[in-house]
Amino acid sequence: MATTETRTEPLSIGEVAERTGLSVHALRFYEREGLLVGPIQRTAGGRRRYTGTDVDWLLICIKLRESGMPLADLKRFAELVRHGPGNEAERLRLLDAHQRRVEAQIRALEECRSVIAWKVGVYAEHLSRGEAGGLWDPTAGDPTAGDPTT
Amino acid sequence: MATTETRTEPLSIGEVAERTGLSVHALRFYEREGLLVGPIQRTAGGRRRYTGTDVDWLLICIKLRESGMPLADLKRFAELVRHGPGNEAERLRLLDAHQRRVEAQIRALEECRSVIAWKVGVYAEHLSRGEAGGLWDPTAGDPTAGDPTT
DNA sequence: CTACGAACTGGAGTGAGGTCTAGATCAAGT
DNA sequence: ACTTGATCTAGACCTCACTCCAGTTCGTAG
Repeated sequence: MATTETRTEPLSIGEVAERTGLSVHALRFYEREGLLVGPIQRTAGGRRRYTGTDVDWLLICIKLRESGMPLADLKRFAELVRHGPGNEAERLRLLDAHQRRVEAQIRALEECRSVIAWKVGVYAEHLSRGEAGGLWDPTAGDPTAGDPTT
Repeated sequence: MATTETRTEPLSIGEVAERTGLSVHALRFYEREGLLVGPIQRTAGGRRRYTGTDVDWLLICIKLRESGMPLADLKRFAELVRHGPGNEAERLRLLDAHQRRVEAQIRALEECRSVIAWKVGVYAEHLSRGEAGGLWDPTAGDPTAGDPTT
């Protein structure tokens, strides 16, 4: 899995981009925006060196982003973690609220899926019968229409 | 449900906004962008009058948008419907492709949910034990860390 | 040393999806 | 007739989350 070889040499920005799927642009952008917990180490020449911990944090960030957490919330969460122990209750509230949003989103998507599946079914049946006839044509009505919202 | 009283008087843009949850701005925007199937009727004075069919189409649009269909695809779909019978196979392909995307999205969200749930669990346990100790603090490591991606 | 790719910075640009403004018009109530 | 509130149009503006660019520096291979 993603964290199986966490304890390796520090990685360059390009390597992290490759491993996480984020672009190097996005990685610098996230850093500028304060979405990372620790300051990223630099080489003598100023290049970033990401540790396993940095990458793990990025993987969490990616999951949170993928599930729709806005960058502002992610930033807030990073700040809390950065400021160390003592604010775990707030971190929990933040994550818990997000979890609820994700669950609501899943439910909404499932409803969308069933509406779409119904519509796909209407077209598929229509095509298998090889018949034309104003499907959802305002001038003809749709005799097969049930209730799309149920 | 949303379509229980579809056969009523035509509605003003404000009434449609109220019933669909879209803003009047968004309704005009959708029309300008060609996302609607039929041209919306107008009163002598130029105000829009939405029929039940118009509203039904909007409700479908909302479900497709909610589930992440880009406006460009929605526009394409509206064009197909507008051009009447004969292109049902393409409509089906479009919807079917979208359905797959929705399903993939649901699976991705479920994975996110489990990662978040795991993290929520870590914090909850931590708080219930009333103990501090560098949770995800780079300087301390996280002894409870399993594999966040599984 | 020279070349060349990868990385650096700050800031401008992009695309999606609306949202808002200005100024005019319409329709209903008093 | 007057006032009020909803609607009209065209077009400017906004947020979000990046993405790209210019010009420069780093570091490794030949």
